[in-house]
Amino acid sequence: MSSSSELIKLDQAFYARPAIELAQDLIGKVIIRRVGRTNFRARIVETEAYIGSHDLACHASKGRTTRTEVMFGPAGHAYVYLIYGMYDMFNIVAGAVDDPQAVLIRAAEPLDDWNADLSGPGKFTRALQITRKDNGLHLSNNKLYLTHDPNDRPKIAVTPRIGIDYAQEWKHELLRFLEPTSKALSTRKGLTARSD
DNA sequence: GCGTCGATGGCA
DNA sequence: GCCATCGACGCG
Repeated sequence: MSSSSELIKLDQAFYARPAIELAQDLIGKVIIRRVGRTNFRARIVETEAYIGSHDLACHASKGRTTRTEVMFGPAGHAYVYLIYGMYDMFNIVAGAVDDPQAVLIRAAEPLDDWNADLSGPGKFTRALQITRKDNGLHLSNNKLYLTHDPNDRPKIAVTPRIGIDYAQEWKHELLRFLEPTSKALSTRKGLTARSD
């Protein structure tokens, strides 16, 4: 007799919403990555919302290019790009067609006795072997998808986004969401001391 | 524990 | 010349 909860695959309706909503609701969700015959599972604890062309931190604010094309399409696809010449960043497209929004996954906790450091967007993709080859993949496929545990109701805190000091007034917007009690956060920057 | 810095490659 | 980063190093 197991007490483990049934995990329900997230559907299109879950993704096709404003990034600011999706980013919060992704906290506590479980991502499943199949590599070979093995499934790796991780619980998301930190995200950031990039909310459209008017958001100066959003890549789509520079216009529609080859790189940002997937963000202009339907929600639920992976937007994966290279940063600093060596790290792939994993995002989930949100919003509607022609309204480019996305949520960056910044940190997660490994499940199932899998020992891995997923405490940062680059570490997360490295450990889960997510690369630009996965760009455009829809998260309904069996190599990469998300599930929902209805019993998992995390507390959520908010801070400004990390690493976007160039984005003028947008750098102050509270668009980073995280579970403050998690030990797998990328950084505690923006949280007040003793916030848990 | 925190500041600083170099690595490294695709893109405008 | 930027970067939605990371890890190594130097502090004291």
